[in-house]
Amino acid sequence: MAKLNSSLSRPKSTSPKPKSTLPADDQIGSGHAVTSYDVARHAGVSQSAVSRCFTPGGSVSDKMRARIKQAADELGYQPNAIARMLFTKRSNLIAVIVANLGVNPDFTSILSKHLIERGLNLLFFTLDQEADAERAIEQLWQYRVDGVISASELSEAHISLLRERGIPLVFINRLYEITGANSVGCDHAEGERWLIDRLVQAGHKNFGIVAGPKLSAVSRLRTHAALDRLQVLGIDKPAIIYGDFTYEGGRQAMRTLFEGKKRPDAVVCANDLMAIGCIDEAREVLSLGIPDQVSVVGFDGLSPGQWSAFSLTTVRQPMQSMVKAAVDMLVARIADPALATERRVFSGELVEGHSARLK
Amino acid sequence: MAKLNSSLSRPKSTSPKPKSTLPADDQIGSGHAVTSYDVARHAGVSQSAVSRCFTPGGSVSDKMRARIKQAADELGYQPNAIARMLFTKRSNLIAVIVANLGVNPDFTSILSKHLIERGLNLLFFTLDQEADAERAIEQLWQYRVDGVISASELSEAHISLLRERGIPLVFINRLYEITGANSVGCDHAEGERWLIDRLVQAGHKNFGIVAGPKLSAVSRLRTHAALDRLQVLGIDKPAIIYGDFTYEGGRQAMRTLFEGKKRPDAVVCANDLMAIGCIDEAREVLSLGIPDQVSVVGFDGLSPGQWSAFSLTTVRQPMQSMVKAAVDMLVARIADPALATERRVFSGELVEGHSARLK
DNA sequence: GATACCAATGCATGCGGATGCAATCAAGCG
DNA sequence: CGCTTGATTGCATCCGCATGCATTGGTATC
Repeated sequence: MAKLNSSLSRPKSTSPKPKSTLPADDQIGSGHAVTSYDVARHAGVSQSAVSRCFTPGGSVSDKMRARIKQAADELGYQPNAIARMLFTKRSNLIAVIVANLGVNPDFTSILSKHLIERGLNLLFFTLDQEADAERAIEQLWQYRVDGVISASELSEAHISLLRERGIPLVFINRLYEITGANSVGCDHAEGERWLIDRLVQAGHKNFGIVAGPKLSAVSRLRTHAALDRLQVLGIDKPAIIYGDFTYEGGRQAMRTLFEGKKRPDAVVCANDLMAIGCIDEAREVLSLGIPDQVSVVGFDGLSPGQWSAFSLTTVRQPMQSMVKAAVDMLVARIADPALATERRVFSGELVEGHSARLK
Repeated sequence: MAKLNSSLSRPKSTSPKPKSTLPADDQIGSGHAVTSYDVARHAGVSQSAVSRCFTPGGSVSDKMRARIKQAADELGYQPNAIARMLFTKRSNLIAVIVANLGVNPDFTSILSKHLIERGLNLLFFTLDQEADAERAIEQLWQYRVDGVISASELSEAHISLLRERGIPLVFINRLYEITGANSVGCDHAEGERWLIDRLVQAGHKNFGIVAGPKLSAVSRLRTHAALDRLQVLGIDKPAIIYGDFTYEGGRQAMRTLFEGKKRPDAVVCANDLMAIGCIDEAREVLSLGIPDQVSVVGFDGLSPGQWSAFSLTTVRQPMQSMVKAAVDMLVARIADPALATERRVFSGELVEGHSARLK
């Protein structure tokens, strides 16, 4: 027992007062956080035993495990993840970066759920301006996150930096041709072709396109696909308005489209939010019947779009699958950083609402 | 110089090979994370100098600071927050707990912004079931978060636990009469009275109430306030339907309300999402004009409610102010844990949309 | 010019847990 | 019954940084 006790004061080289450094066993929970040493003393075992007891795969006998668990419960001990991280260099933290706008609101909670299932925690960063990216990268490095999931664009410099530092990175709906920039996404082009095909089949001839911001890659993919398809089908080059992915932006775009002399009979929006804006503007201000006088389609599968007020025809992105895939990819790369950069593309699902005349 | 070099190998008791333990100065960035020791060696100073250089208020001369900064830049050094936390016992991490439903979608990003301003980071937890709360509490303790902001209910046991452990806690829109359960909220009762008063003034006589889940405190506050006010104004006791705060729940509630013989001329919903559901159901299925045949009001100030398709009459919660106040309170309590438990209540803002006949 | 004083710097140590290694113990085996 | 073997357990050490303390050098004071 003497041996045990001596082993429990941290191995200090010179300890002039050998007893008083150890707080009495009974004064527990009084502010001072419970450490594995406290548990060890309480259970009459070594600190390493306690550590092993809380480490998956640790070599501990059942008897000892029971004893330690009990002592731990009595003291309310929880291992200090910070200290563990310092040694193991694994934080179980995943940085999640989202830009402020245009994100599916469910995204975060879906992601959170998938990460929890894997025993990972979510360090959350919102990007507003470019400077925020700088800060986020800095912070996530300081916290030694195990990986990054980004639903926002990052500069190539930042991507390279993460790669150099060995932090796996998966993008959601952003495509980069850079080593290390893994991604999952929706097949925007395919979905857009579906929409265009159906609209053209139904006899629409004059198209208007409401794109997203010129810099948005997602917008470009969707818009280009739509334009290409229209060209293939021999439809006149449509008018293009650049919006900002917001409801208000959609309304403005609609207004602008109908200022021209050639009024469209089909409006193709780069996302649902703008499509909803278009519908509202059409009904409220332009007094146009949807879909009788003009068809409106979006892209995303946002839940408000499916409310009967809009019943939006759109392409739903398989968010669940995408997020799950992203987490899978990330976890795989945390386990084996040598895995090649990969892109996974999921087909969307055509949602035939009543906002477009499809026959 | 010899003195310096010797000080830079960690003070190991027995170091048989004094040179080879120090990686050469030139092999940088090769996987091995850069530490303050690396920077120190590169700059020819002690590790503590490096540490002081990166610690606000550290005593370092300008010359040395410059030299160290340069060395740090050259090596790409970033202090390891993990190690720092271990020593300082401050993680700069704030746990944010949100329940899955009924949260204002902007909430997270607003919160994120305010935390960033304070140099804090956001550890995110989504609660689905009761078991998730258990896990969240466990995790946030393990990560030694500095504080907790919860937009979800927590059990009294959990609240007490956090208090015992000295982790400040602020609720958003949840009220508890428990020491340590600080909260910011909206004055639900006041807002609800505004709505009722206006509706009654406009001559509404038959009210229907669409409440939230029976267990929801927010729903209770809003619903009770509405009922009380109706009673005060001498209006007949309205029918009450319990919904689940969702769009679909609102539609069902509306359907149920209009199955009865006494059809309401005003429907008061415990949140905007259900109010939107009511409106859609009224228009699509019940063929009722809003607000001509029935008035619908909500509560929250959700942005979709303000789309012209709904133009919801509602009370907008001052989310920005609330979140800012929550962060302020939390930060204050991190600085001084002895501060008394506090509740801050903000008035909402009446939004007079077109979903209700107000005169 | 000697003493007092302050700023800058280095040294040693600790934060709490994980793990290589050695020591121990028990069971198994011939 | 002695030795081998494997499973437990304890010991010492390290993870990377922050800080109390001692030391140094330089400046101010009279």
